[in-house]
Amino acid sequence: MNMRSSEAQRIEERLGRIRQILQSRNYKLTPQREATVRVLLENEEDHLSAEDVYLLVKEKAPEIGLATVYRTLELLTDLKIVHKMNFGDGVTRYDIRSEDAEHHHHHLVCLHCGKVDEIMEDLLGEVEKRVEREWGFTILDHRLTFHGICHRCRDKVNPEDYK
Amino acid sequence: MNMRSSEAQRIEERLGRIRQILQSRNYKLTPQREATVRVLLENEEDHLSAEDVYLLVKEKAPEIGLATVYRTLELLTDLKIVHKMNFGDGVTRYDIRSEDAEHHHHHLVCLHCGKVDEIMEDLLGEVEKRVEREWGFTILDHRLTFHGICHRCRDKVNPEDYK
DNA sequence: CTTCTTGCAAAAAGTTTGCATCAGT
DNA sequence: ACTGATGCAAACTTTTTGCAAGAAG
Repeated sequence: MNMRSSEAQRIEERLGRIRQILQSRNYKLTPQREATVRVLLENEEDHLSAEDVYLLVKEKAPEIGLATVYRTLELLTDLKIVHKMNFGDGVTRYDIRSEDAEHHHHHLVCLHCGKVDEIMEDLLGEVEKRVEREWGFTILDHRLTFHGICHRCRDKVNPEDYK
Repeated sequence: MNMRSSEAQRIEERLGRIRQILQSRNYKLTPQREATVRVLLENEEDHLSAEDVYLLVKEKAPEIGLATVYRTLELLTDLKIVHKMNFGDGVTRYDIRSEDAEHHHHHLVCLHCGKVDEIMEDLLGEVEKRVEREWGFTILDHRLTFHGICHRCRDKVNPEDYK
């Protein structure tokens, strides 16, 4: 994998900060946990299932068990380091959170190729204000996913077939 | 349950139209399927899991099997009569679709009491236009869920505890 | 030592499938 | 009789848990 050094460096920095979060809560960044976090950082763009993470971690640390991956992902979720999400296939997917707490993101799920793209911009500012005001609901988080046909598949398929 | 006759009548009407959809595709509205659809119509406001549906159907038709409920829900999903959705707990939930195809709805999941409220208004018109234009994505469906504290629980809890 | 963490295997939870049987043409 | 639909049980998938053993202060 061709990774620019600035990219590798960025990963080390984030790993360091994550180590600190764990330590400040009296958790250790064990080799298994470190390998898991590295996989998540190296695949920030993707939305990996627990099984995906397990297989990738196994390449670096073959002795790890699936249960440990689950336990680690749960721990990281509790610490708000990763996001747990569902796209409607029966699998839970995990995503390392951006460090910028306000940096919401949304998903574009292509029904043809299955790829999931992200929108890193927050599109919901106005909508949230309305919901808080008109429904009396205090918003702590949101999930916005569009299902449709991505720009890559646009010319290949007829959207009607996916309705 | 105190149900106004207009409500009961509305259910019969919708059931009739659903029967027609099934028949036009050569499926039968068997007693089991009818009981399942009735449960969904009578609980339109809720978001029932397969198990929930099963237990409710059992009250009317005790001989039904869980597998039949799953098969019926899958059939209804294929026919776009129900919506299949996930809120992040490990359970798939089902929701009968409004007959008005344009009638989108969104969800408000309360992290304190667990209740899921619906917003029947479409809040995403403008947002969708932007996504189609700026990301070249053809939108066929969307899922918008807010997680937070509902108006009923607002005074009972501190939202910070759920961050 | 004491506490946290791990791997393994077993269990649990949710869903799907195979198959013999049943119901409605 | 033929076809589709059902009930039951078994299989399968994903996730969680119990527990004895291991690592780290």
